[in-house]
Parts: sequence; structure tokens; C-alpha cells
Amino acid sequence: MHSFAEENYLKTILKLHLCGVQVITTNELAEAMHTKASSVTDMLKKLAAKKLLKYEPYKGCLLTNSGKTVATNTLRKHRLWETFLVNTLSFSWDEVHEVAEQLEHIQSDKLIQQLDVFLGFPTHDPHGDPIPQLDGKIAASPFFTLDKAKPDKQLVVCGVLNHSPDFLKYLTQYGIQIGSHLKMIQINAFDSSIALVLDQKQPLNLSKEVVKNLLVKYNTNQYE
Amino acid sequence: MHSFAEENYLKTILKLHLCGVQVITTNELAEAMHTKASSVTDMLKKLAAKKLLKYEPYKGCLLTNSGKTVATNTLRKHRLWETFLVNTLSFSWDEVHEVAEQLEHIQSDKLIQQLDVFLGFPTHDPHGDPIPQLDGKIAASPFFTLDKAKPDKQLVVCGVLNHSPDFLKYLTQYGIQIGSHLKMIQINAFDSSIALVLDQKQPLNLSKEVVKNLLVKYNTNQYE
DNA sequence: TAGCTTTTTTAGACAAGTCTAAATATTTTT
DNA sequence: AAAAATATTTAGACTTGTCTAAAAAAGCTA
Repeated sequence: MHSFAEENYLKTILKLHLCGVQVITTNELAEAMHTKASSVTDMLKKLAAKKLLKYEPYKGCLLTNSGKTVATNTLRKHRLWETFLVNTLSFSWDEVHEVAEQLEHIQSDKLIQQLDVFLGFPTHDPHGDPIPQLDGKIAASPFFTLDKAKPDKQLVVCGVLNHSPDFLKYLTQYGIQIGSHLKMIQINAFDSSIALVLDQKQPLNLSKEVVKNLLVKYNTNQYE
Repeated sequence: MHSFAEENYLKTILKLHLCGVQVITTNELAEAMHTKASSVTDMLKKLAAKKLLKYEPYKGCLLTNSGKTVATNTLRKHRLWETFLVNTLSFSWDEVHEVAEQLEHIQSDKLIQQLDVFLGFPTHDPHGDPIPQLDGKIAASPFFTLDKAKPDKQLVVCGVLNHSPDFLKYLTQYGIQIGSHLKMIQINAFDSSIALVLDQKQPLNLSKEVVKNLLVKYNTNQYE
């Protein structure tokens, strides 16, 4: 139906939308796609001709409903496959992205339907990102970054903003993963680093770069 | 590493090899690939330049060792994915081919390795075809077509030669699947059809077209 | 072996997607 | 508001893989 390239452009535009960008410019998209602005212009014209997005030269683009459907579906497939790789095939969370980038383009409604059943209708992928549902709904993240947390409250790690293997490996090395329990002690004024306690064990210090990319929530089930 | 098109050509050449064709001609390949002879010539030149096969104009082609490796690996991936779709995601054997044609091109050694582990190192796919092993070895089929069977011996259905959905649905409709037990009664001289008994139940008549595409073996475990 | 048929290759075209370099808009600065 | 800087688009080229139509080679046939 749609080419890999088309699906990739639409998915990237959707992800920028989800990050709060309203109208996406050619250069923003070129950077996100690791390609050149001229290539983006060519593709935007093609996608506009297919009515998958609105495109005004020099003004940027905006997904139409049908473009949003394609993009959401591609994102759904990507996140379901990431969940499969981690939950079923023992991949670690820093290894899945590249493979899921390929798997997300497989065309088969039944395949994704059955994968969803097999995985037990997961709501979040291994990085804590919400999996778009079949009707296109994407749950808003109820999580916040660690630097926004109140001190001395029990927190649970729920996801990451940065998905780079380097960052994910860093977290793994310090024993931080989805579900880890921690308590924020204080923000150090000098470098905005944060002192915290992980899993009732030794104290730890995390830089502001790390802290701003770590999604947490307050632990409401601490007496379970 | 190699494009989808290249992998498809190499895989098709390997499959023709496995069916006993030694040197493959341009027209044979064009028919098997559902494409035109001129397109085949172009691709053969490219694959020969990459040393994946030997190509002599007007004489046909022959896989080199490295070409054989790529082809075997693609076939291995195809058959592992078919096994996954049937065993894990509840696909029927007539639904898997098209999806596996896409999945076989996913590039990730770890993915296939882990899939193999998850499936329990299967040796045959849902159509009874042997799954090439990691070292490239492909088990020779110990099965034979039903028209070669001796009468009145217990047989087990092990696979098919024709993989078309029409044929597979036909078999399913008559209750024939991998593992079905049957006994050949007699060959009818008039139309070469075969009378048989399926699973100790009602007698059945199968046309010579069906019989020549059904792989069976003698049941050596009938007292288990 | 000369002529006919079939097979295969070549030549030239096209579509998708990308790129560089040049041209044109837009925005910012002064 | 004109000049400079930045952003975007256009023009033309390249790659991959395909096709049609025409040319060339190979294989038959008599």
C-alpha cells in the first residue's frame, strides 16, 4: 500500500506532533530523518498528492486524518514488535530499535492482530512509550521526568525520553530499568544533578542530562 | 547487505537447484520469479558482478558458495517465520507464505537465532519442508509422494510439494494435515486416482493431481 | 547447411527515492 | 527598509529494479 519511505516520513511527522510540534518544517523533518531538505521537499509533495498530509511550500506540513492513521499504525507496529523482542525473544531494551524499524513495515493485519493477542494486549513498550491501540488512540503519558519529582517520595521508573543505546546501556549498568523503585533525595544546585536512592540500596548521583530523560511516576502501590 | 530483490533471486535459484535443476536458464528463472527475461538478465549480471553466482550469457547461471550461503539463509528465515506464524500466532498453513515472504528479509542475526531458540529448534516448517540449519545444511526429504506408497500400510502425512493456498485449503477441507494418518487402498487404473482411508474413518478418493503433491512416510510408531 | 523458431540479450524508457548545486523565499539584523 | 543570513525549493543527476521492443544468438528442421 505505502512504501517504507512513505511510512517512515509519516511516522516521524507523527512523533514530532506527539512531542508538541504543531506544524513541522522541512528542516526539522530533514534532521529527524537524517536526510537532506531537498529530499524532504520531494517526499512532502508526493505525500500531499496522496492526501496523506497538507503541504504549503515554505510553510511546512500537517498530517491529514488518513496520514495520521497510517502513521499511528506504523508506530503501533513498531512498539508491538519492540515488546515482542524484549518479552519473548530476550532482547535488551537497547537492542530492539533497529530491528523494530524493519519489522514495522511488514504488511499483514492478521499478523499484528495475533501478535497483540499473543503479547496479551500490552499498553506500553519496553521503553515505557504507549502503544497506539487498534482504533488509533494513543494514551497520554502520565509520567514525568525525574527532575520534576518531589523529594523523599517513592518513585517507579516508567520510561525514557531519549532512546539511544548509549543512554539505555548507561541506565542498565547502574541497575535502572522499567519498574525500578527509587527515591529522589535532593537537587544539587551547582550542576542540577540529582542525589537519589535506588531500590533501598546505595545512594546514587545522576547528571541533569540523565535525569531529564528518565520518566517516573509516584509509587501508589508501595504497600501491596 | 543485499537487497530484497537480490535475496529473492538467489532464494529462487536455490529452490530450483533443490528440485534437481542443475544449471538454471533465464526463462526458467523469469517464470519462477513472475517477471520478464530481460529483467532476469539484468539481475544475473549484477549478481555475477558481486560473485554471488556464475553467469555465462546464453548458458544460464549457477550459485557460487557465497551465493548459496545467502540463499540458504533466506530460505532458513522464511521457514522459521512460517513455523512461528503457525505454531505461535495461530495462522493456518495456507496463510503464511505471503507474510513469510516479507519477514524473510529482516536483517538481524540475533532475531533469527532467538526465534530458533523460542521455537525449540524446529527441523521442518508447517508444510513439511526442511528448515536449513545455521551451518547451511538442508536435510534431504525422507518423504515420498502418496502415489509411490505401497497399499495397506499405515502412512503419515509429512508435507506437500505444491504450496498454493488453493491446494492447502482443499486438504484442510478434507481433514488432511501434517500428522494425519492414512492407509492407501488402491490406485484406480482409469484416472490414476487413489482410494484411501483417513484416520480409521470413512474411505476417500483423491485425484492424481492431489496425490502427486502429498508427501507421506510409513508410520513406524504405530504402537506408541 | 539454410531457414525458421525460440531463447536471450541489448537499448532505451520509466518510477521511486536520494543527492548536490543553484535559485528563490523568508526571516533577521542593522 | 535594505542587506545579510537562513530556510526552502528547483533542476539535474544517479541508483535500483522494472518494462517493451528490437537485435542477436542458439537450436531445430528439413
